[in-house]
Amino acid sequence: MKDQELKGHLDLLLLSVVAEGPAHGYAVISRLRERSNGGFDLPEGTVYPALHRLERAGLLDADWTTANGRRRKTYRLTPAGGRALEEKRNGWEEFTTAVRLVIGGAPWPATN
Amino acid sequence: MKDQELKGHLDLLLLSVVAEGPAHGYAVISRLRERSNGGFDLPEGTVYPALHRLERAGLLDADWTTANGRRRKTYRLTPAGGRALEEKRNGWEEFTTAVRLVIGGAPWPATN
DNA sequence: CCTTGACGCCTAGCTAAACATAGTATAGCG
DNA sequence: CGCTATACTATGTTTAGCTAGGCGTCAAGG
Repeated sequence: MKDQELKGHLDLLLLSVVAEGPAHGYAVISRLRERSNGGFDLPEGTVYPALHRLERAGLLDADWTTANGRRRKTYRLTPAGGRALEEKRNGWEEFTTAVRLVIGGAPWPATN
Repeated sequence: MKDQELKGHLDLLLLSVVAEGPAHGYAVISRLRERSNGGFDLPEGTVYPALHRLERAGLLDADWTTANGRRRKTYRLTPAGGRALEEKRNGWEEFTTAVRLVIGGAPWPATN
């Protein structure tokens, strides 16, 4: 997926992944990689700050647990997070629809 | 489309619109608005610098004309621009596929 | 006549957000 | 003991869209 630009869509991905079930940051990264068949292999420096942002925004909440001597911060979707997820999915649909309208209206290079 | 994040996808839209036929900046904005049914109503400060960037990158080239006493800079797709468009369309498909895999895997709020 | 609004172009600077980098720490394997 | 995987954090840097302003033409309305 090269230097894929997912700006503005990362929150949707993170909320979706956490909606699957509570997860800590590292697990979020793994799930994202698995679900997307390797398409999204996001660096920690991208995911952790984003999770903090979502937590501060009240869309996620978290608690600390310890497993195998390793402390983990497990995130859970809040009700507000659920609503936000729904909105972001709608926004995603609108966005992709609009893009398809634009790129679909142009002749395809192969068709020229 | 609110504060829609189209970061990283703007070039695809612009190249698509210019691929429809040569257009000057203002017309690009109008076309984008029309094709997307108002979904994309981009400010000039977004579009003009982006067109300059694409021109510098050799994906578009332009010439000045005058119509009704108004000067316009008309952009045209270069061969490299055509290839770039094709690549970006493929990139878009991969990207949306990956996103769908991720968000499709999560339970929908309405389904919970 | 003169303001308003559509047309048509431009750029300096702000900002948000993804990313790079580096540091901390445990567990387990060779 | 070094290395990798796990797991989190803080502090940059960069990119790219947007804000906000400026310049100029032309037609229509008050």
